[in-house]
Amino acid sequence: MNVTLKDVAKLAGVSRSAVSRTFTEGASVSAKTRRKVEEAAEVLGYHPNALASSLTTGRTKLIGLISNNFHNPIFLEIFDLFTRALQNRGLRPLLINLTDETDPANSVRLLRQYSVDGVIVASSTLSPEFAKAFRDARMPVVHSFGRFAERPDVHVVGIDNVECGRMAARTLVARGYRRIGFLGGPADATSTQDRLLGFREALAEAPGLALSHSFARAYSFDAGRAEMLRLLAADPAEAYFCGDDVLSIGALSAVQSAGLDVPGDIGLMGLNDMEMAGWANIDLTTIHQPIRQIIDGSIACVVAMLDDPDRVPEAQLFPCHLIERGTLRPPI
Amino acid sequence: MNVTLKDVAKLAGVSRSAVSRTFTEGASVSAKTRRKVEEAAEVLGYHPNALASSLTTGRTKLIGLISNNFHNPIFLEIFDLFTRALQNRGLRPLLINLTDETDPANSVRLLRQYSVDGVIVASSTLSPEFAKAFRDARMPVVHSFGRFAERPDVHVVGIDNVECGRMAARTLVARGYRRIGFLGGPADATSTQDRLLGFREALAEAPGLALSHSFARAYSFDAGRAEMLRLLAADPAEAYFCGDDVLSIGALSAVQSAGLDVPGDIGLMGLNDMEMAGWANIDLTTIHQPIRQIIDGSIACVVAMLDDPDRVPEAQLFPCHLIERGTLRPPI
DNA sequence: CCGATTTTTGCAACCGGTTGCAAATTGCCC
DNA sequence: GGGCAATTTGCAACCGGTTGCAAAAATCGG
Repeated sequence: MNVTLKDVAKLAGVSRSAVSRTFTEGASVSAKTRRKVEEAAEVLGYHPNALASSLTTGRTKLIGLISNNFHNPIFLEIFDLFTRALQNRGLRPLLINLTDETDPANSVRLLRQYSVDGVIVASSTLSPEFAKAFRDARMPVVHSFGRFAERPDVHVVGIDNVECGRMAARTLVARGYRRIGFLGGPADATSTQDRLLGFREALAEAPGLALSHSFARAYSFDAGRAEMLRLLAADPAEAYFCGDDVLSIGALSAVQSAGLDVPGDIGLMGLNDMEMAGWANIDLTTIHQPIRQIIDGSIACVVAMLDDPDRVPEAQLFPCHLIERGTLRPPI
Repeated sequence: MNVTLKDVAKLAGVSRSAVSRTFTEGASVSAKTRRKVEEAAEVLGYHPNALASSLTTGRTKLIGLISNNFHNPIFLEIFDLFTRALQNRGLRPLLINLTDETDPANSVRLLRQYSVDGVIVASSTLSPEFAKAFRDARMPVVHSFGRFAERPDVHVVGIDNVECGRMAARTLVARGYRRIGFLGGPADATSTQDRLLGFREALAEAPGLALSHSFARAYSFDAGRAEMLRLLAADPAEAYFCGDDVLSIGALSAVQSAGLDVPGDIGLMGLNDMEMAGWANIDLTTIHQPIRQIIDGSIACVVAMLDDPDRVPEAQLFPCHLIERGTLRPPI
């Protein structure tokens, strides 16, 4: 049904190898046969079958892109950047939606079946062990937005969540807030744990502060709103560092629903600096996470591993910085 | 390097065919050999190579998922539903990000090279001709959120945008608005054109109304905000039907920035009913687009075409309904 | 236990490409 | 034009599976 190598070879009057060679970079073909082949291919509308060739070359140019957060708008930005950057390098994203699944076994099997060249785990909530399962299956893998470690089991590209926690704490202290809250993402997410660690550490340096903390059940609007409503019912802090922007926006809506003002009554800050954080009716003060750099770094890393699969894994961190908008009172 | 059929066959002491057969549904193998093979496979950690088998079966179980809107949060919901529904059917989404590209040639070539079993074009802005290019290349294709036609060139699953325009017009009239605006998406998007058509048609029935219309340059927050700021500078209407929810939210922010109240000073309504429309600080009155049904319908359609590629294309439309929230004044 | 049927099995060809190798061709220089 | 090296070419085997077909084995009825 489809036009194959053989058809082109016949029409061009050459061997199948000749056709194959004209379509593979750096193979030895004379200008004359190349022209004949290209002509015939043009006539027949021939395009090489990428999967058939992968059988012998061992390269599919498929990259497994795994994520488990389809309810956080920043992931749309992340998918956008990932898919475009992969496409620019001639790689194809095979998307896996991991909602409600924490066992890597299925994903490993699936991506092995499709002989992907590499795997990108894009998630700040999945454990390092999840990513490690791909390495154990001998696939090149990068954990984007993953947890930092001195000697990680797999390549990690992301931010220093502990340092972000510190930065948030210092920011709130500098604004004169004394009763300070940490409204984290899910308690079992590595990012939440690390941020809380740094947050506590930096607050411990300053005397006379009251720190409270609690966790939303997910990185989502609803979870942030629900948790903030709960906090408001008791004795809320003066300002909260929220697990991320979408949680902040949920919290913001809760505060406004309660008839309180941000930042007049309660200060809020987030983390990510997603597009929406800059929207005029949100105007969230937040810590910018350089997702473009993280994604470019992740792809560079996975590409490098294609040639050298045994590169020793390391963590690559990019610096974050504060974006001042309107949800905290000004520095004193 | 990887464990193959041959390895399993050798260990199990059977032919390669026997191994192949134990892993293909409905093939004839005795219980005894099946057991032997499964044992050997278990020991070696064998999993069949999906791409190699696709070579003979002609089925890859890959589905090309094409989209061009990575700045509209509803597409995150759409990707979530698509990927999960595809996974549930054992299909794998190969994602193509079409940002800034309107020529289908590249996508067609790419998806042919990967022998995808089918293609889903998920976009309300791409033209029917775009989707048709896949059909011309003899691939099963469904245009989700595409334009209705009596006898379309490809299967279309979506909503009746003309009827949505009518519904919006009737809603605004019923609220007593007299000076009514249409703040559409990009003027060249088929969805925009159809909605305006229905909107005008329904308003033409009611006498004494003033209708104005303009277009945002994209379905995005910034575009909606910019366009509404422009409108506010002159002589704005009493209420606007916006191209979609994210445009509405941009418009909402513009109105609020101008110190005006919604719905007190200006009424707004959207279309889609994305998650965010229900957020407490947005609370957008909007027309619900049944994306889950559209997506399930699209996948059912593409699956049906796998068996019968020559099914005559038709448009499948799902009804929309109004979701009343807080951005329009109550009916009079 | 026999012969007829049904089920299971292995052989071999094939899917659409790639690639090592040896033979054929080309180009170059004298 | 001849000799030699460099380039190009086709053959054939292979990548990891599937499948039609005929032979072998199992099942069944009598």
